Amino acid sequence: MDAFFAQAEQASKPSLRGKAVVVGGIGPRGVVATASYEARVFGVHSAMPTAQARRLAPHAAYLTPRGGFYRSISEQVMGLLGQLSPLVEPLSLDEAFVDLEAGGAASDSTSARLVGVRLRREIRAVTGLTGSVGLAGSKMLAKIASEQAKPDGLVLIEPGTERALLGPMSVRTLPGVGPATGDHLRRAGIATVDEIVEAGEDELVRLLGKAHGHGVYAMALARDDRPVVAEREAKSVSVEDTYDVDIHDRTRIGLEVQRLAERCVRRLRRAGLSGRTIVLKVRRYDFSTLTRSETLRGPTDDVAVVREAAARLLDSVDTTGGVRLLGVGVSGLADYTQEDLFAQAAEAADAARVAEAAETPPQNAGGGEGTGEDRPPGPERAALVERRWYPGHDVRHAAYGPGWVQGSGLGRVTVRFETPYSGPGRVRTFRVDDPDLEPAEPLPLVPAPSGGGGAAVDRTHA
DNA sequence: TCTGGGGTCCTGAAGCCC
DNA sequence: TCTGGGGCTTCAGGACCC
Repeated sequence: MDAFFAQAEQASKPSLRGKAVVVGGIGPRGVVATASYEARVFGVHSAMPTAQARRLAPHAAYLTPRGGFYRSISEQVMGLLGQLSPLVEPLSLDEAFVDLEAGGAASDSTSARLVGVRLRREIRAVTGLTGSVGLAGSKMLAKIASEQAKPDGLVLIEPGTERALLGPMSVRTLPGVGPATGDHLRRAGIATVDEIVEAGEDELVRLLGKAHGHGVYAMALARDDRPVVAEREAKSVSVEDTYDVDIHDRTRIGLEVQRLAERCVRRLRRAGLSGRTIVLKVRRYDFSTLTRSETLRGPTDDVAVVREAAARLLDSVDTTGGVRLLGVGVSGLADYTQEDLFAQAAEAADAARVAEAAETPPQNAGGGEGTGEDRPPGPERAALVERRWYPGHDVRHAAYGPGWVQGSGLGRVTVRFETPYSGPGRVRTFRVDDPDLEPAEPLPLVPAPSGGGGAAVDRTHA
């Protein structure tokens, strides 16, 4: 999809169409997730600190991401891709590789192009958004083609033309060459893909190490036989928070780690997983990052176990000077737990112990180890927290109908009343605790009756 | 006022076992 | 009994990606 989040916001908010829109973290330490093409003109791009973006484009609309909304659009697009082939490899919400050959959807350039054209039309019809398609014989080249196709286009790389196309491009074009590797190569006098080829494989391995060197050299020769892999299994689950202000208080740091551990386990359980290795991540005041990990004897999805491990790991970290970020993760994933194994062992023991025990109640009835579902966050918290209005999020007013939060502060919230199907709407301001105003679900970008639904976009590689 | 959040993969050091 | 080395695992950090 082209500038996915920003495009989705423009589609649902008529007053923002054709305007600079920046979606991302709004806080003092936020970064840009996506900038609309209108905002990019001012030099705003993803991963840029939002504060810097505000300096470059002070008049742009700054919105917080609506994850669920984007996800629903993404599902629609992925559904369309699934009709082309059983081999669809999502890279993110807005991007996926599709193996057209595996699906029998295309066998040569001509048929592939037709599929691409039709797909773009369908994405548009179902989601109301534009996506770009890159067609090529490998994942790397399809990706490059899709970059060239953006926005709202289709590019096909003809077999036999790959090397000539790649040669003059920057080394940064190649997957796996980021800022650090790019700098490294540049210092060695290598700036283009052609220069990688000239340097030779041995030199690349010397510069970048074995795995990376061989890999980058192969990519430079346009050799990429990585298969399209459907449904990858997750290897880790983690949550992290960056704080608006560094935390110094050790007690508070401990409490935050506990909270993160709970959130992480909730996610773990929702995915039906458990894990063996607990990881604590700490980013200090000076942005230096360290991780500490501990591997248990078996996988767990027990909040108490993860919480305790995280607390132990925190004990080994010096936080004087303050921390800006804390994170808790679990890796070494499995779909059973240590507790399951104990349960199995106990069952086996029971079975062997053919004897009596007719109706003895379980000893550890209070344990709550078993099938415990996701514990929702304390209800007391929901009740106490005052309502927060996030810029860009959907609301409904009893009298004025659906709209979205344009901004809030000083006890007021400003709402623009418009929908994806209306013209630009009017703005009104309310008190933040106005009982007539409430959060609402996003409206689909394409009206439901026509068989559509929400909206979605994805950059699609084939 | 720099620098999010969720991931993956690789490397190197260190410890352990054989 | 000592030493060396291969192979495996764990841990920490870094690079990269969207």
